[in-house]
This record gives sequence, structure tokens and C-alpha cells, in this order.
Amino acid sequence: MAGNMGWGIIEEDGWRKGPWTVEEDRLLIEYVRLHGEGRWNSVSRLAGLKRNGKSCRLRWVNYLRPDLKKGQITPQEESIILELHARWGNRWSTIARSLPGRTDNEIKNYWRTHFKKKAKSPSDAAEKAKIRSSRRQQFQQQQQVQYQQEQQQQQQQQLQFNLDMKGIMNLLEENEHRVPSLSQETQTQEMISMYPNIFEQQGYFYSMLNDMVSAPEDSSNEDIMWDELWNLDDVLCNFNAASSTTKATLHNLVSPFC
DNA sequence: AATTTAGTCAACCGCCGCATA
DNA sequence: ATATGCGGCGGTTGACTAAAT
Repeated sequence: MAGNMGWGIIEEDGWRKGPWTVEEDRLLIEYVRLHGEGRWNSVSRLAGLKRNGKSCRLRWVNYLRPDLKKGQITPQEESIILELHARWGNRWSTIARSLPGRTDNEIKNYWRTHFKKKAKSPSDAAEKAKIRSSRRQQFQQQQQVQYQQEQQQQQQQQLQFNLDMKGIMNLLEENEHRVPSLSQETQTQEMISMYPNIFEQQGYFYSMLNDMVSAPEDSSNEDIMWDELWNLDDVLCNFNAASSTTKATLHNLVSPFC
């Protein structure tokens, strides 16, 4: 089967196979966030992933699911596996249901490496494997801690960004009802001073806002500008539906982030 | 230091059962 | 009743890594 299969390449049938890339994982996570689990065959169409449904499901179930328990199988879990395997045999998914956060694949692999081998040679091989596994575990934990720190940092940035966006929305709303005597430049400067992060990160965003404040009466232009504004990559990975966004719908789109 | 061997795990395949048209 | 599609399951493979020689 996989012997003559290319690894990490696109097959003749158009599907990608082999190890998943970070970008593919990101797309799949985003898909599940938006559409939920299931309908795996739609992933390629809706998320732009060149993976077949089975591959996507497997990746999600065995690796990306947020409730997965990472790390070594504990002695308690091991005894449960032994007990349930004695009762059910190789019904890995049944066994996995009794071990929250563990996948059938993981349990299957664990059984094969630990107990099949044990049956053959009960020597110190298991002990050596444990040491090796523990070293690997240590390395993985380090990686995970690093990853979590990065995630936390990103979340904080996102949170701040959302708050800023909410503020900007309010300000834009207020400006609509404001006295016209307030100069356009003053309005823009006010926003920049209140939300420097946004404007530092998004030079384009700044020019868009500037344009919007400068020409509020031109409604056709405004529509186009709102479209462009809401297509900014960082802000709008979730807002692709906003192709003809009006201010009213914009509020609906922003509200989940506020 | 280079090579071989063994262990681990992610990912694939084929099969099966269920739901639906 | 049946054809089809999808999701789930268990078995297997192969890439990668660490230990042993």
C-alpha cells in the first residue's frame, strides 16, 4: 500500500497524503470551529484543504481535538487498558471510551509496543522503553509549554485587538451623529491616539479609516471601503461572508469579538 | 564516527454498518 | 428494496529517533 506511496505529496487523485503541515492543521481547526465536527468530505471544499474526508477526520480525532490528553499513559490508565482488553479484546474504540482524552489509535499503539512485546520478553526491555519514553515525554512537554505560551500571547493580542475594534466601531458610530464642526483630521487623530496598536499593525487599515472619515457622505464608496476593510487578513479570517458588508451587518460580525 | 537495530507513533488502507435518497 | 455515501473501526505501514554495536 503505502510502499510506493509518495510521502507529503499530491496523489494522482488530487488528494494530499503524508504528514500534516501546520497550515493544514490551522485550516482544519478553523473548519471545525466554524462548522463543527462531521461532514468531513466537505472540508476540502469549504476549507480549501487538499485532504480527503477520512484523512481530515483522523487528523482531528487523533491529534487536533482540544480535549485530547497529551502525555504518557498513567499506571491507572494502563491497568484499565489491561482490564478492558481482557474483556473486549482488540476493540480499541470501546476501550478508548473508558479513557477520556485517549484515542483508539493511541491505545492500540500502546498495547502493541508494551504488551505484545512483554509477552515475548519480560526482561528489562520494558524498563528501557519507559526511560526512553520518559525522555521523549520530557521533550514533548517542553515543546507543549512553549506552544501554550505562544498561544496565550496570541490570545492576549487578539483580545486587545477585539477591544480596540469595538472601540473603533463605537467611535465610528458616534462620529455619525457628531457635530459636523469636528474636523475629519481631528476624528482620525483621535482614533489613532486611542488605538495605536491597531494602527501600528495595520498601515492599510489606517488609510482605510482615514478615507472613511474623510468621505462619509459617499455611500457607494463607503460600501466598497467597508468591504476592503473587513477583508483585512488578520481581522477577517472569520468574516469572509462580509463581501457586501453594511454597517448594520458589520455590527453583527463584530459582536462575537466584543 | 558510522552503521544497524529496535521502538514509537502518525497516517494510511480496506472493510463494515448505518443513514438517506 | 437497493444503491450510494459517509463515518468509524481495526490492522498495517513507514518515517523518524534513540540505543546498541
